[in-house]
Amino acid sequence: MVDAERLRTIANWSHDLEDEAFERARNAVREKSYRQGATVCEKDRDSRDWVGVVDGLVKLRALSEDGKEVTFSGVHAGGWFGEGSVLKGERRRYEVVALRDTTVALLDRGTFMWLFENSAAFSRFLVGQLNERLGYFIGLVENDRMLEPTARIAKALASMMNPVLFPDVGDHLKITQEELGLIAGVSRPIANQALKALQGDGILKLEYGGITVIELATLQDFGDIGAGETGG
DNA sequence: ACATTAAATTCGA
DNA sequence: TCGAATTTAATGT
Repeated sequence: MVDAERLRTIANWSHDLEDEAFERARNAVREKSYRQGATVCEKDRDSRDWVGVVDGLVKLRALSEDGKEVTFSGVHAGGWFGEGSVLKGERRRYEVVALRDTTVALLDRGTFMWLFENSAAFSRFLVGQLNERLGYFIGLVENDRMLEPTARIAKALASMMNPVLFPDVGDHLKITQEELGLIAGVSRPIANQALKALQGDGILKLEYGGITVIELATLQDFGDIGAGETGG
């Protein structure tokens, strides 16, 4: 359990909760820290928790049956994930790995379902979250076909700048080129080249240990154009 | 893989 | 507590 101020800090969705819902959430949430490289959630196990990243960075990766692995998302501070598995009560279909030392918040399935069924505010939040998630996965299908590193980097970056999934994200992201490479599935030197190209187009600005996005819309379009041209 | 540069840390005053 | 020196981490090629 955490105190009220802490819950507001780590869980953006708690802001409009009714009093009872807020109290239940406050009592149920616990925090846990992981070292860089540690597995936060194993595939096929414990999807009884909904997970929020308080601090740090994790990547979600799916392992298909033929052993091929696909990283499909990077989640940084402010992002919550796993609502799909929790709602359906099924096993997690992906594993979660910390890319740097990370603290997560966990909300157990029982409390999650109670909030879903009894709190209008929470349900509203969830609908928005699931809608964004759906849009993201539709984009992911296109992303699969575009192998150009620049487009992959653009897509990975754009997904991490989503203001619905990451409420407090501004135009700046604290992430190294190596971490971004791990999420996009390219080597660090390739990530570096792709980022330089995007910077050259004036879409973003590179900094030491971080990136400032100048044209988010253009960044998102980058993926769409790449997918459209390769199709057919 | 290597050279360069930025940041974090240590150390001495 | 300040700043220079050293070490570590990130970037660029």
